[in-house]
Amino acid sequence: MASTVLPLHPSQGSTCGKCPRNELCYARFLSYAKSVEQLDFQVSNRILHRGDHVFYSGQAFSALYMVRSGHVKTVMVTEDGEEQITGFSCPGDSLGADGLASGHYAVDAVALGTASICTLNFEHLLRNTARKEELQRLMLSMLSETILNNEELLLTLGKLDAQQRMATFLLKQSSAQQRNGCSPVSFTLPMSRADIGNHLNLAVETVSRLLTQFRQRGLIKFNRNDIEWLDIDTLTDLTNRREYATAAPLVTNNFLAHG
Amino acid sequence: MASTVLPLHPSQGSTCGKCPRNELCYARFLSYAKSVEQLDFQVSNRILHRGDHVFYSGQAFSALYMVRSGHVKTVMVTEDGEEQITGFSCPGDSLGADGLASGHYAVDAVALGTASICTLNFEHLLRNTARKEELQRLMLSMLSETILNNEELLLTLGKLDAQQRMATFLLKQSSAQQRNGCSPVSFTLPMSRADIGNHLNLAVETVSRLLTQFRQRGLIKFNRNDIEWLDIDTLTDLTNRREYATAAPLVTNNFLAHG
DNA sequence: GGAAACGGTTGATCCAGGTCAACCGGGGAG
DNA sequence: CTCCCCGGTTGACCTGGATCAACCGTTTCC
Repeated sequence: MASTVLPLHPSQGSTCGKCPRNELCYARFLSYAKSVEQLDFQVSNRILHRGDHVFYSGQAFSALYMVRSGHVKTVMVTEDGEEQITGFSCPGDSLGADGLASGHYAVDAVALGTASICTLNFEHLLRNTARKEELQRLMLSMLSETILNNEELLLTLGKLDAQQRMATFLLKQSSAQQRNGCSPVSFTLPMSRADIGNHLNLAVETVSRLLTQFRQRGLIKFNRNDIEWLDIDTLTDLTNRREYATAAPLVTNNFLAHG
Repeated sequence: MASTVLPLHPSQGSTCGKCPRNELCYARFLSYAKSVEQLDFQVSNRILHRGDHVFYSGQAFSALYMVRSGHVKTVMVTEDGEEQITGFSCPGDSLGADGLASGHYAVDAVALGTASICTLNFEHLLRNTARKEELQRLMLSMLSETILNNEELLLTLGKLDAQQRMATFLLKQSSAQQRNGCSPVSFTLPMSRADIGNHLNLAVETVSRLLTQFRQRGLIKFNRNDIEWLDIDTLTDLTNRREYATAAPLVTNNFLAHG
């Protein structure tokens, strides 16, 4: 569990103003502030590697976290040790809000690979006097986004079948990449098939079959976890519940018949 | 859509100090404030009836809401009109936080029966100067609770089978009743079988069968939606993943054989 | 009062996706 | 270099719960 604290200048605020990723981190919140500088507050940063924990389930709440680079999964665990991945976080996403009310984090947050994580000490945030209202709105907005994400996931898991979930997932990864300034049709999936399956409530085998199916249909190209191309339009069609099965050549069944 | 605004005394804060349910509303947040009076702020109240909306999906965000009495369901809708109930709210629960980040509510909030709903104007909340920090913590805590609830629901839906979900749901309703000062073993389910099924990702028929099964096993007594008795201990056992099928007489299959 | 609509229950059947099993290829350790 | 392990893929089979269908009691509305 490697941890590095970047040099800070407490009296001058944090290093956020100079962070090369600050637009990613704050882009969605800038409507609440005139400039990034107004949001400066004490922040420390550390580098994690694959499997390292940002925080543990049950650990005392002390800070909110932002992903500066890399990817993180949040995992909730049942009494008997069964794991459920409640979300994947990418640069600009916040972590840890679920621990605020109870005083203890409710999930494990685990790095999927090398990741840079910013720690926002919660008491510092609350006591920050400059631009207090902007900060307040920022925090509320961060939590609100988390709520929205979870509700959308509930909708996805509740109303979509395996194929639709997989298409939805790929598109979500794609737009996350795009938001971070990368290509939306060429990127690397940071998580394993098992993680995807766990997150989408599907067996690993189903995930694998669907990816293969999508490839055979020409909707994606990939090698291992490297997505090389992705037919966003058709995948978007797939995420909508069918019924109009005539309109698009979905060929739900026996699509392999004349492969 | 009946709506009543209770008399307010803006200059003196709201009516919360005199609200007979304020303990329910704030009990979980009192660690953040010395007394309920410190949390007073402008609040209006209205009475809704079965099917009335607290707010609509897509409607511009302007306020957070608290359930003073009655019950509310939050429903997210897919593009093609499919509905997913993301949660049920009872007295003391907050509503509307998912609209804060985007500026538009993401779900429909619909009264399950007659309900009294308090409206907390968001800009008023932010501009409230007395006890600003307590209010800030209160709001963050409210949002954090919502996040936690959704994550627990994701775990329930992702890792538990139909029977376990149903047991979990009944216990959750039971403890919600208890929290509101009512009997945890004798209460009325405010929602239909269809709503329960939608919420738990189960067919109505499955919900009905499981309730009947529980009754036949002597775990609950009910008539229509009136729960008259509920074996909390055994139901709690049921919520845990089995495997130790020998320890408890779960009799998962053919339990009807010698009924 | 009758009928129609609605919520709930129960039985019979079906299927999407889980489970089990075999296999494959790459990468790390010795 | 070889071996082993792990993540991924593919095939065959199985099952939990959905779907379809019939029916019943209540409520609501002519």
